Amino acid sequence: MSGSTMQKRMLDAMRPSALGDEPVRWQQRKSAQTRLKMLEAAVDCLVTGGYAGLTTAQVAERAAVSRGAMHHHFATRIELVAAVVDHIFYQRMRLFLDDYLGTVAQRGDDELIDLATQAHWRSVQTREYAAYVELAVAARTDPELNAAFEPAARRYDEVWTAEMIESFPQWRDQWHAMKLGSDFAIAVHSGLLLHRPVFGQDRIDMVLQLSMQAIRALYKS
Amino acid sequence: MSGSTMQKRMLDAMRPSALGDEPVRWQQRKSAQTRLKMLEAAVDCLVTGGYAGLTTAQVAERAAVSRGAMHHHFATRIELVAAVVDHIFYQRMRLFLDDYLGTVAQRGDDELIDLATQAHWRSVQTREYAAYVELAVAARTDPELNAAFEPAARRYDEVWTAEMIESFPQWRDQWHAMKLGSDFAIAVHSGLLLHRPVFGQDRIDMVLQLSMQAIRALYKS
DNA sequence: CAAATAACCGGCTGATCTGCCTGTTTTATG
DNA sequence: CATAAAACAGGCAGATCAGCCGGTTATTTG
Repeated sequence: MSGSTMQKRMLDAMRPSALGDEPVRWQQRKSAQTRLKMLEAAVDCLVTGGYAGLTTAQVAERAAVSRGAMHHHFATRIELVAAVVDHIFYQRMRLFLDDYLGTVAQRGDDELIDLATQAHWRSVQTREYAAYVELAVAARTDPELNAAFEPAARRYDEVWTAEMIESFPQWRDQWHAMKLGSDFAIAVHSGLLLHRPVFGQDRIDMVLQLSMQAIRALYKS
Repeated sequence: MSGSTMQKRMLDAMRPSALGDEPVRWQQRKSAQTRLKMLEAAVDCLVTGGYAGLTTAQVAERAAVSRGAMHHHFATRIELVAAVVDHIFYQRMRLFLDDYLGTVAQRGDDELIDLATQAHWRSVQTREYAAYVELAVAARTDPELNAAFEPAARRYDEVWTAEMIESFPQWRDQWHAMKLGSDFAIAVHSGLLLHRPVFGQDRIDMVLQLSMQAIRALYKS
């Protein structure tokens, strides 16, 4: 299976419904462009000010659009937030695939698990993941946000799992172990991110090394 | 070394400065009581509404205290937040020690690492840890909060490390491995907490089991 | 007991955020 | 070319929050 088909399949599964087809009309293209500008501005807000800093005024200012245009595309704040949630999950998937498939193309096919794990660690250090953490934490105490977040998170998890089984046929008979390794890496990496300011780089690296050993041990048995 | 001295030593190191001595005057006792009531109300706010839900009005209402009294004890919001930070770290330490020392007293002394790891997993499922996560995440994007949070987090980490070396003399010569195991458990447990809504209990338990194996392996070598 | 001090009360102000509303410009359509 | 529709602009009202302040009650102290 080529990388590009894997990439296309996963991204299609996570693509926000608004980005279904390439628009041809000028207004539609302009509209989608403005929409994207506001979503990127919203991510900026999340990264620099957290979920509380994601205000309609801030987004409009960062995106350099009027509050009227803002209201035209997103009538309410929660409508914008829901679009941001989909956007973030889509970008997370896209960035990871770009990185992972890039490194796999350069290196051999024999150390795919290590490469995937390392790519995942890089992916949690992006601004998109920082925005994801803000949304994930805020969703725990904001029912409205959670109504948009949890379904998207589950869909992301399902696409991730299905693709893992599809992409590593050589381990299909032990996909339970593969899934466990993935869950394990996700937990360790996000936990390390949270404690990074206190742990510092050296202790982070030690934990990463220990985690990699535990993951490798999963596939030897 | 007895458990009670360990408990006293760690709690003293983390005790907020305001709680230095037992007050004797009735006003001072009343003042400390009101103060504590507000801090607990603030934790409630954090748990139910996140850092953004920690407003002076909400705290006053939940604590059944007038906004005037609020302002008398904490002139500004950030002053309250700083007190909450210290309170949370102190409570985290206290709750963990209560749990851990309780289980150690019942069980034998030969499986201390397992017991400590399990106690830590229980500790991250408390409302105090939920409040801690809110503060830790908000501190990443709020400089004022971070100015109060990061020093407290470092102090907590230092007390934790020092006590670990002190409490397990039998492994003193390999305290690097012990520290690594602790960091590892902290990262895995907090990461699992973040992804719990998506993972579900079964996958959580599998990752916990895998983590425990990795930690045990650290002490066998 | 009287003065001083600490704890407590609730209203006011300015800033900010959301949602809504009326126009204006630009593009599409018959 | 005229009409409709979409994209965009910015002001207004209601709600909320942080900080501040004058006044009240309870406790301590000499």
